[in-house]
Order: sequence, then structure tokens, then C-alpha cells
Amino acid sequence: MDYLELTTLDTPLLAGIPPEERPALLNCLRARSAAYRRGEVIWPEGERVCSLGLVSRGQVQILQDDFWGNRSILSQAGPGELFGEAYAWGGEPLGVTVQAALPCQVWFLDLGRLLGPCTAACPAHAKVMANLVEVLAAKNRQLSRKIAHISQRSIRSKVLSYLSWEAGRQGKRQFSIPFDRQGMADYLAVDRSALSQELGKMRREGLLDFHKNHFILHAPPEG
Amino acid sequence: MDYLELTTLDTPLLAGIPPEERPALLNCLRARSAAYRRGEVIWPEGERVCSLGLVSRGQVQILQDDFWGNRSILSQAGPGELFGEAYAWGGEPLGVTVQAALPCQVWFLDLGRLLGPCTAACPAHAKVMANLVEVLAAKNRQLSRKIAHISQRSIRSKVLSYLSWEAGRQGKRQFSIPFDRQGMADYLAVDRSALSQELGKMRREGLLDFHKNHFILHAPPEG
DNA sequence: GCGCCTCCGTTGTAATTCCAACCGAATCTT
DNA sequence: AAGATTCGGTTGGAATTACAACGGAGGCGC
Repeated sequence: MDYLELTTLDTPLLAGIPPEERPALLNCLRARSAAYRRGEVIWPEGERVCSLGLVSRGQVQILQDDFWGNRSILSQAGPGELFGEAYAWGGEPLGVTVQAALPCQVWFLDLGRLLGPCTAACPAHAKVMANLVEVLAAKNRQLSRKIAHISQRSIRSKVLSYLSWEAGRQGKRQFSIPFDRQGMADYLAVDRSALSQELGKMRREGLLDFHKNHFILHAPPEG
Repeated sequence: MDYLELTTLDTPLLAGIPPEERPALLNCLRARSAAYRRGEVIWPEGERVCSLGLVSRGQVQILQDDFWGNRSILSQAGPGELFGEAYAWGGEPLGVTVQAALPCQVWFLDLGRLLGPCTAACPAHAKVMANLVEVLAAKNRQLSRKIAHISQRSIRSKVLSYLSWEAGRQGKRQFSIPFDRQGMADYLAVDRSALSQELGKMRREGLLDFHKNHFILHAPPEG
């Protein structure tokens, strides 16, 4: 297996592990790779997985389908980011669907081997564990944040909650978001046309301005 | 410090670590304890914490307040459960408020020390790391599940999504939930009276029956 | 240039939800 | 036992949202 792609990949999971140590580590973790076309399903919901996914090129979406077929975007993962890390141990079947949002290349790592008693086999193992904890904690915060947004009772509040957070994150009042309208509506769990409608109303009221996925907040929601 | 309470506590974080090894470990982690009255704030939002919380007695609530003052219950933690584990490293300020839901006793552990290079100081360290990963992964799934519920577009769908999951988890069609009405409404991010109204309508339609926090599902939503 | 397709905004209507207020039952206090 | 408090159900009206349908702008291939 050719690990070249991963020895130089900038990913939080392997942060702090020098390229020369990576092949041995990756071999330990039984790293293997696959390519997917846009829209292709990588892991269907219900699957039992014992490895986690790492995107090296392209982008994947983590989706959730409910009983009635509505699909919502839980999150997206680009180069260097992980998916399925919450289901890779504990034996629970996958509660989400992972799908290629763009043509992409992904790797699968058996990180379960790190959880066993003998963690010290490779010197890099401890570092991976520490990275893994930080990644899981960050994902946790990300999910909490989404909950904060979609817990709002009105579309306007959801939009403001999301956009003002995004503005804060990017440190500017003018910024782009990683969604098209449908994606934004899915993320905020609202109807697309209702979202467009509310955005238009907010623009007319001078709260903000926008074009496609580029936004400008006019009145700071913080007061 | 008297670790007696923690040497016998059944908690996923210390699972698999025998009581006699715990005092040394806890000492390593600078474990310290505090008691809180019902309603008392343990960690206010915005605080920078570098330890995680472990409930030994009572119950705490993890709350999220938005810009406009609406408060929603992210989760609750009872004896043996953790809180703040997503904010204990990475240096991000606390995005949630932690409050005592009941009179309670909690412990604070500096788990950040496990992430450093020398993990092998105590023999139990590796086990705690593995436990921590599983706890974080489980929390992850729990947050994803809540998102699945509140992403539903109608109160009825939210209720069915939540109740049918709860029925599945408990393996019976008749079960109790850990919320009163207001708590359930907060969890599902809907208005309490609207929730009562919808529950009454669903009962009239024969979908389910309930009394207080005890529910009986009549028609399986799976078909 | 021409269709084809995707994305986004608009409109109108039906349905849902919020909100505030009220009421009764149960529990707790004194 | 009376009063206070909490909890859950109900109601009515105002406001919001979903839903379906349509139309225009822009990109793309031919």
C-alpha cells in the first residue's frame, strides 16, 4: 500500500507525527484507501464499522435520514478530516450515512487497535490517541453548536445564530459560508424557500446583505 | 483528599480500573471534589476550564443559553457521568452552562495530563485514555441523536422520532422518559403548551397513550 | 445560439406553531 | 386545612412556517 498521500497530509489525527514515522504507524493501523465518485455512498446507515474514515482529497457529507425520508446534513469533511469516528468502537451500528459530496479519496484506519492494553507498540501511538481525543472533543463542540442553532424557535433566530457565529469564527462581518441555500436550509433544518424568504425580509430590514453564499452582517446581534 | 467515594463509583471513565489502583491515579489527576445545592451554577458559560467534571451523587444539567435568553437542555449527567469533557482541552471557552439539577457532589479531574508525551507514568493511564475515547464517542452519538430529533419539521415528528427511539432503546413499547413536560419540550426545542396539545391530539388519534412521563406507543412508526 | 440543468427568489395557501393566559389537580408548607 | 407552588392540559388569536408551484438568472455542452 502506498502511504505517500498520508505521509504529507495535514490532518489533526496525525498532527505532530513526522512523515518518516507515519508509514510504520499506518501499517500498524492497517490503513487502506479507496476512491469515490460524487454522490457515491461510502458507508450506508446501519453498517457496523470498526475503522474510521480519513478524507485525503475531495469532500464527504455525513447525512442523517429520518423515518420519513427527510435528509439533513450533519456535517461535512474535507481533506484531513475524519468521519465515523463516533462509531468506530463500542459496536454500535452507524447512525448516519456517509456520502461523497465531491469526487474524493478516503482512507480507512483501524484505530481500535490503539484502545487495547498494549498501546506502546509504536512510539507514535500515544500521540495519535491524544489527537483522537482532541478531534472527538472538537466534533462534540461542533455538534453542540449545531444544536444551539437549530434549537432556535424561528428561522430568523436560526439564521442569526448561525451567521453571527460564523462571523465571529472568521473574525469579520463579511464572510462566505460553506453551503448553498439548500445546504444551509438542511443544516438549519428549515424549508429552503422559507429560508430564502426570511433572508430577503432581513435584507429589506437592513439587518444584513448577501449574494449567494457570501454574507455581510450589518447590525451586530450582540447589541 | 478522600477518594473513597470514587474508588467504588461505577463510571465509564474508570471502568476496568480496580479500586486499589484508583487512589494513585486520582492523585495523579489532581482529583478534587465539591458539593452543590439544587440550581447552583457549577460552571458558567464562557469559563475556561482545564479539567472535566465527574458526578458522584445527584444530577447536573448541561444547558445552553442563546443570544435571546432561551435556555435549552443539552443533556443531563447523573452519578458516574461526565461533563465538560469537550472543553477540557483545546483551550476553548465553555460553550455551555453546567448547573446542579439536584443537590449533588462532583469531582474535577485534570485529564489534560494524560495527553502529554509521557502517558505511561501510571499503569492505569492507558485504560483511562481508552475509556475517555469511548465516552467522547458515546457523547457524540448522543448529540447526533438529539439533532436527528430536533431536525424534524413538526412537533409530531419530533415527538415520534424521540419516543420511538426511546422505545427502541428500552426494548419495550411502554416506558418512562427522564423528562417532565417542560424538560421534554426544551429537549425537543418546542413550546411546552404546543407539545401538550400535540400529545393530546396524538392520543385522540390512537397513536399513543401516556400519563405524566410514562408513555405507551400503539402503532409502531416503522410500519 | 440553443436547450438543459441547477440554483435561488417569489408567491399564495394551508397548516402549524408560538405565545399568553387561564384552569384544575397534586404536592408541599405552615 | 388554607395557602402557595408546581405541573400539565386547554384555548384563541397572531404570527410563522411548510409546501407546491413557478420563473428567472447563470452555467454548460453541443
